[in-house]
Amino acid sequence: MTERFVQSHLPYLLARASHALWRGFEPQVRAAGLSSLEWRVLATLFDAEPLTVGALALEVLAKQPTLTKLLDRLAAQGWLERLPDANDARRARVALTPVGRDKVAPLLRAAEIHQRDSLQNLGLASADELRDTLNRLLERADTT
Amino acid sequence: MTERFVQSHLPYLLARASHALWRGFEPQVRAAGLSSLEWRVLATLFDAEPLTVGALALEVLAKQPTLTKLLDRLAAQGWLERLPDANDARRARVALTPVGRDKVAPLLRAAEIHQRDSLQNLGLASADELRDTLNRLLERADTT
DNA sequence: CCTAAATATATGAAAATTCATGTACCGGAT
DNA sequence: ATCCGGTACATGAATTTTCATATATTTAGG
Repeated sequence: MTERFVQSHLPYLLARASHALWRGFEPQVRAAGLSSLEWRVLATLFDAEPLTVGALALEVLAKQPTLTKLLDRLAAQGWLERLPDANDARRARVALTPVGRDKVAPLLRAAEIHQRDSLQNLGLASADELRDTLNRLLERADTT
Repeated sequence: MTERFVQSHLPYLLARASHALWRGFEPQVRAAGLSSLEWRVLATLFDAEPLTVGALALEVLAKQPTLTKLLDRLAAQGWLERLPDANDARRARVALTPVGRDKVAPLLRAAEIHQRDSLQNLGLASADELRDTLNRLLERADTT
């Protein structure tokens, strides 16, 4: 039996796996009125130093102009703000507001619970190992 | 040291890993004048029976109306066509044209080469193992 | 059969994304 | 100090995606 492209091509396979897990959690994010990118942005900012727009775009896998406009919308909701950078007036430092933190905090807890539940379908050993493999892959890819 | 959300949350981690690998291959796809979704559609059709629009949407992780319009564009380029389904007049069977096959074939070869190259950065054992884990994860997720 | 609910795809208006480019600022060389 | 190439973010127009819904067809029940 010949293996199909979609089963052997890693970027695709990873995207499908991501999507499969996401499907189960998405309803809770949508219920909170957030898109998947908005969720990634807020979740990323939750436990990070205030990030520049460019750095944030890289983290959340978005193009810079896409992110700029999304930040406008999230700022209009009062969930985040752009702070001036001390050393460089071109940069903006994006940070959650207290309201924004309150908005994401319950979702982060829900995400953790959902993940625990999902992973019972695999066996925890392979889940930890999977995370390790992926983090290793990312380190390599970032420096290449 | 507390682990950041983006490093522990699997759907996100998988998306980032997918993106990291994709980044290296994307230029070749763009050079061929294709978007990432167009590439997934053509690559999926290459070694599949003619698929219905709905089934294809699931495979390529797109919403159905998104795919309908994308298929219109790809069909206008002469790369694929909608064939009538023998048993159900509501369905369309989407298949590559010979021109479409010629269009993707070199990209599929390039993808394989790119993947081989990328994986040298990890060690082949963990790559096979990674694929297996992901395929297992997908089987589970699809039936849950 | 005939109707009603369900399914598959298409469509139109609204929203988000993207590309190309603009503006503001930084840093080094003269 | 000034110019100049490069960097960071914003913006406008064009494209793509999305949501809600329409259309066409099938299926199940009475």
